[in-house]
Amino acid sequence: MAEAPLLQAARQGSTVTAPRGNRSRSHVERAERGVPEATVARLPIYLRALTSLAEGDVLTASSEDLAGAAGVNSAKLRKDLSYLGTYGTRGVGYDVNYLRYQIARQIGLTQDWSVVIVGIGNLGHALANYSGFASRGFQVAALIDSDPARVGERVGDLVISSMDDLDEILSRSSVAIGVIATPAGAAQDVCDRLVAAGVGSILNFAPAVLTVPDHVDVRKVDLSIELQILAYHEQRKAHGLALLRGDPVVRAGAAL
Amino acid sequence: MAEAPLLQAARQGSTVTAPRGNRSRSHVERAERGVPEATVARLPIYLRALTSLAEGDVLTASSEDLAGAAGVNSAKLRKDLSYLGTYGTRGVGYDVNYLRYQIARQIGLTQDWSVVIVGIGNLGHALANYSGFASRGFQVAALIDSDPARVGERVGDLVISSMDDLDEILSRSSVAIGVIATPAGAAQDVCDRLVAAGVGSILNFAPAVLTVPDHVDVRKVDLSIELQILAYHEQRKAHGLALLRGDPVVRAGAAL
DNA sequence: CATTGTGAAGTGATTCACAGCA
DNA sequence: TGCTGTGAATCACTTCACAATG
Repeated sequence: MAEAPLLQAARQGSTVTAPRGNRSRSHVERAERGVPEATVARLPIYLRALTSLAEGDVLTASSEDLAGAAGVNSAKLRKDLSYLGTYGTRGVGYDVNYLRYQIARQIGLTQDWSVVIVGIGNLGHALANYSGFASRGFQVAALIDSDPARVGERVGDLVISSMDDLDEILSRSSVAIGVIATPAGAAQDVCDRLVAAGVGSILNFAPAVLTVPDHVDVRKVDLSIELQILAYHEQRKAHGLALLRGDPVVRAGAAL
Repeated sequence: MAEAPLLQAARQGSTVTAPRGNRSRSHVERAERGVPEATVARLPIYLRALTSLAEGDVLTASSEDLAGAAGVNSAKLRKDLSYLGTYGTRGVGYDVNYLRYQIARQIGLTQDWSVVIVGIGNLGHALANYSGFASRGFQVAALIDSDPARVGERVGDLVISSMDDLDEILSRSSVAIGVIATPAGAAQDVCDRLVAAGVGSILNFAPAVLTVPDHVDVRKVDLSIELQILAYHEQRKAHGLALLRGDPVVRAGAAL
């Protein structure tokens, strides 16, 4: 998708200010202990905003510009960036390509990550075909499904493997991230197998609570939860209106 | 599937303590202003935990039990529930079905919600076929795609409609929630149209920042961001190990 | 002199720890 | 007695506001 070259462009430093050598040590130290979790979760958004600015040939952006593109306020953006180091120039702003590279490096996108997807149903298929994977350095190393009828089926460039091959696959290429797209009932078992095979990070699409050892990270994506959160707020909006109108329907639920 | 009946089971109160009449007013009032957002986001998890307990014919659960099933600690669970009202019994715990109904009511799941999905690519297909939609009272009212070649195609019980039919569809059945599963470039435009047609809540799967009026809620689900967050932590784990081993690779990135 | 980087203040969420109650 | 409900303490995140500075 005509993505501006990430590493190359930034690696050779670009036109505007790069930080002076004597600062770089302290950057690393600051970054090494404790970027707040909330900040980490926003770095990919900043990265995307920077990428889209770079594609529009913007060379420099103020915190205000960047914050606008990322949908946050500028104070938050500056504070977030300050945890990574001092990459801006007072009175000027941030060099887009330079900052882009710095953030990509911090996130770990200057290396490739192998991903295994387990559970190739509707969602698994969609994930396997998702182009956003590859474009950010996430390679799908294998697709796995427990249904023997599905094993051997081609999806894109890959062939679906059996659950039994999991260990072999994971030992061949070192896979750090597992994606679980199975039904809820299978999720914990799949998770345990992934962890046993050395996977350290799991992205869980199954509507299930996963239990993992401390050293394993889990993030979940749960459509049904998101809809329910929206429903909650939507209901409140309706309540408010109903109250203003004196609409008796408001009490219907509470009557019980 | 085989989901325990949500409304019926709980509506007729169940064996254990229901709150006395004089309390119910204050519950409603407490709930009406200000359940913390973090709590709202966990209610669906508690609901799921309660549902699975109910399916196992568990009638009563302590905050400890429930918290375990939901993957949180018990103090947090109790505090969360306290924002909804006093639904427990000291020395005993919570009546599973009763609490389940109360949470479902608060979330707004005692009514049905119509959902429109826009963008029927890989992901849109998967969403359209997702059974978790219907099982929680979310009905897919329409599927919409801008590609004329796709309009008319059947997906499950539904036929894909054109973008032009959006207003008509939304005026026919009142749709409160729109799901955007288009490419990033189309997302803001689709979002604007949904908002103009009166949709008050949007679930955005496109990797784009959406701008909406204040009265509209947006939640986003972004696979690529989740992977990047995992990569960040994974990288740090590797760093830590490398540092312990004195492995020079750690500096490779920072050298620039 | 526009804009960053950041202490300090403010806000919100989590955890503690125990009084209150069935 | 056992477990809830909740103030008070703590921790995490956000926002303010301005001194530092290229």
